[in-house]
Order: sequence, then structure tokens, then C-alpha cells
Amino acid sequence: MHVTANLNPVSVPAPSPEGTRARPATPRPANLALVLRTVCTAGAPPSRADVAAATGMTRATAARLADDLVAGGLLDEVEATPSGRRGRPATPLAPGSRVVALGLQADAGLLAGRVLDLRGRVVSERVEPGDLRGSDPAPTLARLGDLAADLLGELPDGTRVAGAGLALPGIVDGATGVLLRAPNLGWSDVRPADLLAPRLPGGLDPVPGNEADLAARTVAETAPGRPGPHRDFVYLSGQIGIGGATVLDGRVMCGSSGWAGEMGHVCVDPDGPACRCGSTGCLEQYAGRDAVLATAGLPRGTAPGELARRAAGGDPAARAAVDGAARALGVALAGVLNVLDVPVVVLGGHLGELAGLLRPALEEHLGRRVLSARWRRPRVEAAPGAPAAGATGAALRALADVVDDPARWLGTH
Amino acid sequence: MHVTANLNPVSVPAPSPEGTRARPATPRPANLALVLRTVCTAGAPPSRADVAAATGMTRATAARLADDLVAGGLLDEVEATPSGRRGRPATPLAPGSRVVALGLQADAGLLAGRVLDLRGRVVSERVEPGDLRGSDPAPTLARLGDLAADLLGELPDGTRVAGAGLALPGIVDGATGVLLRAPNLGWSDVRPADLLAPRLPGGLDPVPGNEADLAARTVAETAPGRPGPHRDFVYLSGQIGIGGATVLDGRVMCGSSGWAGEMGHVCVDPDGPACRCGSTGCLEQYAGRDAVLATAGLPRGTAPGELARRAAGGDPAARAAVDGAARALGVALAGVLNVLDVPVVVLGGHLGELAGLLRPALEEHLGRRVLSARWRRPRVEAAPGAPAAGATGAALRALADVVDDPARWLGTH
DNA sequence: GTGATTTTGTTTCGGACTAGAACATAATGC
DNA sequence: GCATTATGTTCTAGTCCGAAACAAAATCAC
Repeated sequence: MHVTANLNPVSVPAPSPEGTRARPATPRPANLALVLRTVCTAGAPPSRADVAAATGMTRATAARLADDLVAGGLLDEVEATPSGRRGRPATPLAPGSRVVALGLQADAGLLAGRVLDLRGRVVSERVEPGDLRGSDPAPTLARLGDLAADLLGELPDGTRVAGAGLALPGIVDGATGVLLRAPNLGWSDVRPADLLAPRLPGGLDPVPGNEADLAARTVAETAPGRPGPHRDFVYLSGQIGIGGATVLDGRVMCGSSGWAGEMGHVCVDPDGPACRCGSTGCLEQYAGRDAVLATAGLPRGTAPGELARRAAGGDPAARAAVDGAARALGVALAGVLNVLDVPVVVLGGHLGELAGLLRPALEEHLGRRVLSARWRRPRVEAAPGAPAAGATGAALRALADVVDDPARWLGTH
Repeated sequence: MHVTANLNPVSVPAPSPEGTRARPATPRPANLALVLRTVCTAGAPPSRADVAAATGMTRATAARLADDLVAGGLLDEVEATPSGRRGRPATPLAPGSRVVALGLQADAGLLAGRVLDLRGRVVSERVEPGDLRGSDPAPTLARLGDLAADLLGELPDGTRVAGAGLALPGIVDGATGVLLRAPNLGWSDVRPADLLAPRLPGGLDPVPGNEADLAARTVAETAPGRPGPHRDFVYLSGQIGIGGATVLDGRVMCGSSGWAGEMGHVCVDPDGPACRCGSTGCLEQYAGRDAVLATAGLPRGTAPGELARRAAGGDPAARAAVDGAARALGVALAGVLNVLDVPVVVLGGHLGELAGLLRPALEEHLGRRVLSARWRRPRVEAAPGAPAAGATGAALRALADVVDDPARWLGTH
């Protein structure tokens, strides 16, 4: 909850220098966040009294805080539904529908933009399929910037854009915002902000992030501030390669430099085939989309659904491809589960489409290889198959900034 | 001696539904924690003015908070060293030396108890070597209880025991405090608290935890509240088997059920030898102590140092054992590093003793198999080889409770 | 219908706590 | 000895929360 102080022994006469954010002297910001989060988390729009009960505050305090959030647009007073109960009817509160964020995504197969509001609803979106493998970053990002500008132009008057994010299928350096390497796109050392920001209004600066991390966030929270079905899980994003992310305590673990989640290069068999990453026997060589299709004897562009159909229909090559992928996933994921003690694996991308076929064998492998399985068997699930989940996750991350510190957003505008 | 029982936090008037944490009405508890943590973190004992500068509070506020902590014994005013600088001499503050915690450890090779104070100094300790493999839990824990009672009896008058912990080499269920399985001891389904607490004074109830998790804590924080050299690392504890722990953002990740860190059963080669866990090709089969010694052609009880000497001396079997272990560690750790993006691996136990020999090959393997290695090469280090690190970690964890919420400890004498 | 009941939301007051400024204290430097 | 400087303390004003009283708006009982 609290800011950790910079422990510079050098005494500073003037107020804290840049870098050390002023420490809130009052409990207000934290309590505003608590109220907003409570409303975001609640199943149905809660009244001020509900908020008070849920947080342990008095009704007076909860109401005062809620009033401020309503005045600032971060909460809305919504239409009361006749409850039939006795007593003065409540005024239900919902997260502000005029506060939105922009999520963008550039992937090997599409450009996408999506605007989400604080309630997690899609305000507007645009998905442009297209083969971007080997594309030139500058014009591609320019197109994405125009797409984003269009989306923002469509927003109704009075809408506040709290932030923006950009999901990219590669390694993003969190500190500098540089996309170091995106193998599927063929991009290296790109600073998307430089190419995007000029096309966007009002100094909006999309924060780049790894697509799998952001897609995992859509599972970790179903709407801003609202926890999803699992607090701890491993997310696997099956693309041409295999990315992933680990969610612990509801937080996406991005690693100390934001490079976490390279599940595709966990070693399944040290004597296995060489991988383009320089290692051998990487998971990607067994369960990556191209690898699975090749084993099944299908051309590279085949849709995963077609593979699933053949395997379900008894095609031996397709069946072998799925079984091989399940075995490799079992070996790689068991290692992760042994290390992190996470009870759930969520499969996205092409792995999500194959989840029904993969699950039995995969759960069997995990049951055998995960040490704690005799006390709690790991479960395998398919991610909800929404297109361009990375864009949604990017918007959710921007909105999380609002939910985590609403006080910052009350002063402005 | 005065033992303070573990008190529950002030109960909230309205018992809020589970999921909502008790919310302090005032900023006081957080600010007390901030001041205490600042003193714990500081290199040299800081003055009240230093604390104010470091935290951004005014001197008045910092002094008031510090005064309360001093009055409560959580801070000490220590002897001023003549600074030679102009101005009124400062009164340096240090964490309270009369607040201590007890750390216990039961391992295959020893029983140990250690009392640490808030400054992280060892107040007293006792280590009793002995072969506990296949021992009966009840008398063994009774011995440990007596050992602990002796240690507590030696403490000077006025010492407050803030808590206790117990490091165990196995899977501990965090919710119930049950040791589910400790293969090296041969124990299953033991509740250490039942056997220990009756021998301890004043309702002191040692919290059990996994030994590797607690040993990792000694690397993560060098003293209560003082971060160690690395914020993010993987700790490997080489015992008869191989345990481990992951530290992210300075926090030891215990997993959603406290079963994390079973690095020994990460799969290195799915076609490898069967492991007693039911899986195949587990890391333990290549780099566990017995496995390494067997490969080197040495009897089971041989000290790792002897193996290291032979390998350094050119003994081919010893050399092969070390190289095999390095390769297996490289495969397994590369997976973990790819998933978590952690820059450092710390080797403890027998792996720590072999660290000098393992490092070159291991770092080479990691450099090849870790995807982000071309931007930042993973480093391998040996853990400081203190005996019974788990006991130290158990005490540190108990003391961390004090540092994290000092207000709870100020009310009671 | 009318009044009692019940629940929500608001107002008022007192108390806890912090920031800021002035003040007291104790050293060094000239 | 006196100015200078840094630390620590005291005092006051202001913020914010909790508690309790109050106002508002519905249902229930008759």
C-alpha cells in the first residue's frame, strides 16, 4: 500500500527531488482506491452503504469518498432497480463509463485497437487482419496509429482517455519501452512510441508490453479491478511460437526486466531438435503451431480448427501431433508447476483451440510429473477465445492505473 | 525473559466478508512501518532527521514516530559517533536489540535453533548434528523443543520474543501448518506445532515453513527489513534432493499453497531414469547429492568438498559427475529463467560447495538456452555457506512480521 | 390511507494525525 | 565569544475519519 522510500543518506533541504513521489500524508488516496476497487469488484452495482459494509468504513466515510469519485467521473450513479425491500432505495454505483483506455495490438496476423471503459465494456474496436510477418515497422505502426486515431475520434464527447497500451509479440524492455525482438514480425529494436505517438491526440503515449503478458491479464481480471476466475495460473499463448505468462496473487509477473514468460523455450528434451533460439529441444519445437501442423502432415497455414477436426476424427498423423504436443507441454509445464505451485494452466491461441483434445493427456502428464499433484491435481483450461486479447489486456492495464490510484485522476479535468 | 504472545490485530467492528482486509483508519501504522523499515534499510544508523529526509516526512513527524518506536523497544538510540560536522549532533537510531525471534530447523543432518534480533545479529544459537533420516517425529521434535527452550532461557532479561519459525525439508501446507511429506526425514503428515509448543514458554508457536524458502530468505534479506544483494533470483538448495525457491521483487514466492520450489523435479530429460516421485529424468537424478556422488564413483556419505577436490584434481569420474550436474542444472534452470526472467541463480547446500566448479559450464549452458541471455547473461553465485540457513530464515520471517506492522507490537509491553 | 418500521444517505462534532513554522539545543568555525 | 549550522521539540492549523444524530424514501401493518 505504501510508497517505499528512497534511502538516500544525503539530506535534501528542499522538498523531495524528482523520482521520489510525495508520500501521501493522508489516508485519502488509499481509501479512494479502496472504494473504487470495491465497486469494481462487486458483482452488482453496490450502494454507498454496501461499500461501507464491504470495506468496514462508516457510511459517512464511504459516502464522502464515493461522492468525490462520482464528481470526478470515476464512479457513476446508475439507475436503481426496484428491490422490493423495505427502506430508502439505494443509489447503485458503477465504475465510470466515461473513463476509458485504448488497447492496441500488432501481431503477425492482425492489427487491432480496442477501447474499454472502467466497467470493462468494449466501447469501440477495430480489427484488421493481415499478414505482417517481415513487415516494415514504420508504416505498419503508422497504420496502427491511424486506426487508433479513428477509434478515439468516434468516442462520445466528455469521454476521458486514461491511457493506452500496445501489445507486441516479442520481448519488450520495460524500462525503455523498446521492442528488442519480435521474431514473428521480424522486428528488432523498435521504439513504437516514436512511431505511434505523433498520430495520436493529446500526448497519448501507448505503453508497449508483451502480448502474452497482456492476454494473461484478460484472464486475471475480467474487468478493471475485478479479479478473474483464478488468482494464480500459468497462461500459455500458442502463436507461431509459444509465449506465456505467470500470474501470481493476481499479478502478472513480468520479470525483473519484463522478459518473463518465454515458455516456448523451456527445454523438453536436451537431445531434441535445434531451435532458432540457439538451444535444443525447446517446447516450441513440439507444440508450436508450425511444429504441430508439420507433424500432422498439414501445410503451414492450416487453421488449428482443421487439425482439431482431423484428430477428433481419428486421423493418425493428427492424433500423433496432438499427443506429441501434449507430452511436450506436460514435461515443460510440470517443471513450471513444480517450481511455482500454480494450480491452473490456461491455454490460449492455437493451444486453446486444441485444448479439448490436449486436456486429457496433458492432465495425465501433469498428474504424474507434478510433485504436489497427489494433494491437488493441476487443471487445464482453455482461455476465452476472444480475438486480439492482447489489445484488451493493454487497455485493462492502463485502466488498472486508474483503479490503483484514483486520486491522481481526480485533480485533472 | 518476557515472551509476548502473538496477538491478533484489532478486530473490525463489522466483521467484513472474507477478501476485504482490515483497513487502518489512520496513516499511523503505515508510517510507523515506514520509519522502522527506513532504519532497518539504512546502511549506517540514521538520525531522526535522516529518516525524515529519506521518507519525505517532516522532521517533526519522523521524530514523533521514531519516539514511539523507541518507547516500544522497536528502535534503539545508539551511541553517537563524533561526526566532526557542524551542528547539533545527531542521535543515531538502530533497530531494537531487545526484540528477537526464534528460528528452528530440523533437517536430515541436524537440529538447530537460532535467535536473531531486529538488527539481524545472532543472539544465541545451537546446532546439533545427527542423522535424522527415518527418525520418529515425536521425540525428535521434543528434542528440538528442549533445545529451543534452552536458547530462550539464555536470553537476557527484558528481551521480547516476537515470534518463531521452523524450517523443514519438505512440503508444508501453509494453511494448516502440516508437514505433508519430508522424504529425507521420512516424515509424513506431522503437525510440528502440536509437538513443539508444549515445550516452549508463553504460547510461542513456531510457524513451519519449507527450508529452501527460508534459506532463500537469508539471501533476499541480510537483516530484517534490509534487502539483500538481489531482488530477483532463483535459489537452489542442494540436499539429498534438490529444493529451491524463487524470489521476485524481494518476496519469496511460496506458491498458492506453499508448495513451490520443487526444482529437483523439473524434468531434464523425459527419457531419463525414473525418479521416486513417479516422473522421469528429474533434475534430482542428475544433480542431487547422491546422484552426483554415484556418478563420481564415491560412496554415499562422501562430503561434497571431497568431490570438489577430486574434480579440481582432474579425476575423470568426478569431473564427469560435475559436468553432468552442470548440464542438467543448465537445462532445468534455463527453463525457469525463461519463464521468470530472473537474472541470478544462487546455489546453496552441496551445489554451493561445488559452485566454483559448476559455474563455468552452467553459465555457458544458461547463456545458450536462456532467450534473454544475449541482452543480459544470467549469473550464477554460491550462497553464503552458513550452517542451518533455514533456522536463520525462519527467524527472519518472524521478524519481518514486526517490521511490516510495528503498530501491532507497540500496544503490548 | 396512515403511521410504524427500516434502510439509505447527510450533517455535525470530536478526535487522531500530519505539515509547517517557530523555537530550543548543541555542536563547529572564526 | 559569537555567528553558523544541523538536530530535535513544541505549537498551531488543517485534513480526514468515526460516531451519532438527523433527514429521506421506500415497505409493512392495520
